[in-house]
Amino acid sequence: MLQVNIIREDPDKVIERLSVKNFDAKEIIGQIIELDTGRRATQTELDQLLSHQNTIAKQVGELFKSGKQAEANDLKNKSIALKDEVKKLHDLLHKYEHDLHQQMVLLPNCPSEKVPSGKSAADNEVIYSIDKLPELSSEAQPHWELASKYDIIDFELGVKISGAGFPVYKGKGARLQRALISWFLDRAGESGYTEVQPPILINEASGFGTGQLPDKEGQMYLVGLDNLYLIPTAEVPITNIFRDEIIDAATLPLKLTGYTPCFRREAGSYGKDVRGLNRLHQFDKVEIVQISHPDRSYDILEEMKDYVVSLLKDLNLPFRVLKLCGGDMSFASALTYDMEVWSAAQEKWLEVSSVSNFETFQSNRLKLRYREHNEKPKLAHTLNGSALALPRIVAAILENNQTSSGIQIPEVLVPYTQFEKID
RNA sequence: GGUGAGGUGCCUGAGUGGUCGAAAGGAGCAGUUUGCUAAACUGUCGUACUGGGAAACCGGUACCGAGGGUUCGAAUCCCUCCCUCACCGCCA
Repeated sequence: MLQVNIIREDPDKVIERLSVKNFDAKEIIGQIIELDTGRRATQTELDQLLSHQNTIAKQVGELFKSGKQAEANDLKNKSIALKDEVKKLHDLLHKYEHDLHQQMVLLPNCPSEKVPSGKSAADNEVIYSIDKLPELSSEAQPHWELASKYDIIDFELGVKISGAGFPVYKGKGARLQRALISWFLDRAGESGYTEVQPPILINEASGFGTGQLPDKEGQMYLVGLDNLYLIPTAEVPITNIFRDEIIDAATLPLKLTGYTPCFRREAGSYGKDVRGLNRLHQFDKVEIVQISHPDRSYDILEEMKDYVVSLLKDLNLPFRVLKLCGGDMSFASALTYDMEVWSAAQEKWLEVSSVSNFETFQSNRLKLRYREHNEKPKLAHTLNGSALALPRIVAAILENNQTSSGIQIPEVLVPYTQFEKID
């Protein structure tokens, strides 16, 4: 959520920024300013009235104490006469606040100045890509065929147990999952991230804090009986650790990592894009999160991007890095890098990581602040990224590392898998 | 699921309907002092909205889980909801 005072100070700037996300904010900003003006006027008026009432109440008390009943009663009646007006203003103020909030929640985050303009994924800026795409032999197979050939992932079995999009990993497939998770966590730990294991069911307040609610409840599974949501990403529980906190600036940045399964309803998706591991309802992911001082957040974003890149390099996978254009960015992000690996058999890029700076968009919802010396608390910046999402990494490993004698496991993973080849 | 207790500031923890934004202690910050580590003493120390001011700052209002109500006046009384804890039952 944007801060109202920023809109108040320079509405045209906000409109201009949001246009980069192809969001026409002109009308809604107009309404917001109107509501904000009304809210403040009402508050001032109400405060004066309450102040008056408070004064009377004090006087009444003193008059009673000194036994001046008649005068006390006169004053009492005066206060009673103000009650209706107070109630009216009180209700009006609430209405302003409520309406203002309704509008504020609809506004996406302003993209940073560095964001290229553009309408769709086609306009994203490729800031790095491998020199040449690997070429596979003509017998090369897509990962879903390899998965069944070596009996390491069973999609049909998952359908039986749960439904489409819930694969069962078996044998060396399961072992590879566990190896990747362990290796990702170990690497994050070496880079200064503290490992956490958060809940994977979250309440409404947490969903609101990171921006999933109220807008995107359709993308999350709801455990209705208890009104809890299954997390779509570890970003939600991990960032919410700091909801309603005031953090000592000296301890920033805070760096956390965690592995969780992630659940996405992905309603309406179908076709070859969801074939195999491309898109699942349940998948594993290791997430990295940082809480940063505003002055440092863009340096940190670069650092996080470079960290993810280093993982992909170590895995020896063909990848590229995109800076997302305004039209392809998420609601809450101010700047996002996407990392994509090349799916050799499908001949397309698969997103395996998205690293974003949310600036104060989430922290304003979370009331996540930091304090410098003895100054007033200010909103911190939040950042997160996948490091990494497993299924598409597995798909890329299977496809790119296939040989006539089996799937070659990347060297860095061998200590974790305890085998070098899937055959 | 049953029963009971409780939700107060960064933390612990007092609080009789008016003088409580809230005792006390701790932490934090600033200072004084002892030759260092440390201790002692003094002071300071909530958040949000809002009016004024260039600013330091000054004023108003709200907030003692959330929302209503009673009252001239509510942390304190009443109602509803949410949450936490303890014990029992069940269970990994």
